[in-house]
Amino acid sequence: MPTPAADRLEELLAGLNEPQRDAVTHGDGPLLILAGAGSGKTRVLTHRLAWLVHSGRASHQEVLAITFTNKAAQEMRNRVELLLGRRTRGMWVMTFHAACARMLRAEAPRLGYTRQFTIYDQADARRLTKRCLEELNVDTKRFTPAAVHNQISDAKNKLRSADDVRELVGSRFEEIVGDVYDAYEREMLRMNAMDFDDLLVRAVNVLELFDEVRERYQQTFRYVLVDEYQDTNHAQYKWLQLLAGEHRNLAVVGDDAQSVYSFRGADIRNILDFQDDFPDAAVVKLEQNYRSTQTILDAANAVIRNNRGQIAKDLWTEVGQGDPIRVRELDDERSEARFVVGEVQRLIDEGVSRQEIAVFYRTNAQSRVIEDVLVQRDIGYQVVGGTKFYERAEIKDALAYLTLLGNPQDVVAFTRVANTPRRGIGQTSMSRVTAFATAMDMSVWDAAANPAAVPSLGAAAIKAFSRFMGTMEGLRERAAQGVPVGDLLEAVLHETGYVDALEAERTFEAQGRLENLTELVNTAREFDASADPGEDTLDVFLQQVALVADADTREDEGLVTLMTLHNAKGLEYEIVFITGFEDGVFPHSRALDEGALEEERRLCYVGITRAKRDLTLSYARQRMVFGSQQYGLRSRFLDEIPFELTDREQTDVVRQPGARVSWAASRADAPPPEAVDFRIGQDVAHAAFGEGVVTGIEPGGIVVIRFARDGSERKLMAEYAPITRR
DNA sequence: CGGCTACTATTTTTT
DNA sequence: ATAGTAGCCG
Repeated sequence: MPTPAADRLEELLAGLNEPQRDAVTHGDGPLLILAGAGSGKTRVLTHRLAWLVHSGRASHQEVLAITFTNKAAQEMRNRVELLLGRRTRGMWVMTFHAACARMLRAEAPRLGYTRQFTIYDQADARRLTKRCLEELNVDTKRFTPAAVHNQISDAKNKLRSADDVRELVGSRFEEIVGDVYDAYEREMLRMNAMDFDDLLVRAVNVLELFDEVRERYQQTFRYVLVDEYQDTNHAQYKWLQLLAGEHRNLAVVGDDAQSVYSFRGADIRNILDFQDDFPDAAVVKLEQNYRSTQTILDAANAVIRNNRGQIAKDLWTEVGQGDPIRVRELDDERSEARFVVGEVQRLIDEGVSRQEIAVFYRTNAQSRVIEDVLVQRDIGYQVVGGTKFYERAEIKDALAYLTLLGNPQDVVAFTRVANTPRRGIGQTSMSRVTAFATAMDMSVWDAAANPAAVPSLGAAAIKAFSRFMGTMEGLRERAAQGVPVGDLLEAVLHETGYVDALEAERTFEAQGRLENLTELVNTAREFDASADPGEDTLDVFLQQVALVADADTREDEGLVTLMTLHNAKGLEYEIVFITGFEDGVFPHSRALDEGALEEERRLCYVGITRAKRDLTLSYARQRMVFGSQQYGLRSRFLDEIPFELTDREQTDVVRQPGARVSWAASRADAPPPEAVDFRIGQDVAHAAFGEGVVTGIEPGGIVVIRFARDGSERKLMAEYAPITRR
């Protein structure tokens, strides 16, 4: 007679394939789950969580499940609750950053922070970097805050301190980075602020420095599960080692072939070397794909095979062969957009639902022309990504006001709001006050509250600061009394004149901003309703909101979805279009310069494997880039897809009857200057350099040709160079 | 101080 | 093309 518990365990395993089962029921010790695209990885993760609890190995508070996105965390939580049949409050299912922030809310005082520390997003961090650069009298044009901050961020992700950076200085730039890093760190501590990277670094610090803290968390989390392990950076890796290194109950899930975030510090070696870190690790490979047709999988497998140093995986499916992959060449990005949207329209007419269709592209800028055509044809669509809710200026302003009320040391928040809306506080006065605060080692708030004491501040500025701080003092009092966040926010927006200023604008845009603010007030009220009474609600709200990129995106049903390939990771659609398959666009020219071709190829793999049954790849011979016409070559990735998997009729050009006349004639204006026989856009072959395309013609019989082999652009004498037309 | 013009730098970005 | 910013002028 099976016990009810045994029944439930059996139920959990029902419908799982062999390797999935192995992963779910793995007992103690390290576990590496190599989950190919569409192999049911979320299923394995959630079932394993439930299995750990059901089998009595751990209570639900003793499991730590880590994801990269809030969305993934939320989905995992929901699915685990379904499996367990109850709420999972107290279960740590969250992002790296949220888990670290939560840890630090308790432990930050050990590092000299208060529990109310502010979390800076990238824009805030950049602004502070700029201030530090200016303080050090560095030319911010030659050394941009963005570039310097990227370096700092990079160092932090590798757990390298400012001193570490300074020890290895090889250029003026690196010297500046070291100096700014050092100043930046001091400023952050002084302002009681942490950026996204700090959350990870400081969490590692606290675990390394304090044995009792580390031991406590090690005992608390008896099992650690990590999703998307291929995207972890060194700090995250270290954090996991510290938490799980002792009991070694670390299960990681990932796919090295889908590592596409190295530019953000992700280190693919983490997953490749897992077995070196844990020689006794159990390894499970999930290769059966439940998403796509065999044709699509074959294409993906073929493309990724061109990368070196991958963990061998071969996706297969029981779904069947399916249709060939469609490959289309178009004249330019406009025809490409018209083609894609035309196909979308056709599919919709055939009864396909809009939400089953997605269009991917390499860069955000490519979406515009597609959107134009969708609007023209009145097809409902949504763009995923782009400007996030919490990155909008009005939202950041409102949150900066709240931040300043909770953390009067926060100079970044202060400078953001002091003159927003305009109240006659200019750059000069602002700097005088912040410099004075720094010099006197007092908070900006206190410095601004007594402007008369600030040297060389003009009478008008003194008055402006006094008025502003009068308002703020009143608000601060209410904040200190623990007024609900929603009410406080409402008061902030009205009493500071923010709403008035927007209303006075009387523009369509301002109207939208007001609506966004209303949305934010609603979010705050929802938070108030569910908050634990007695907690510092304002601080908790701000820290929580800082780690969420987007307001709950109610994914509108019935819309065609547009997004970058990066955003597509983890998603799936019946029908997928990937546009811009041109060398320079995809793979991106900058990636080519930096030798990051393999990562681009993984991105291609990600894109292809999103499609369930229908995949169309398109490229344009000519494209407007940064306002000027570029002539690209078909992406090398296209040629890595076996010919027989596609519907291409000829090796290179697919001609659609009537789709285009002659190349030169299709250019309405300004035909390229004639020289010998060559025309811009023409396919040519060179005896030594191989195949290429004419990208320019210069006086004196010189043709400019971009060659496929190495992507180089060369100027050649048309008359003498060994060039033939193709 | 604030508004205007001119110039420039443009990948991807879960947090 | 375009957005964001630096610098100049009222």
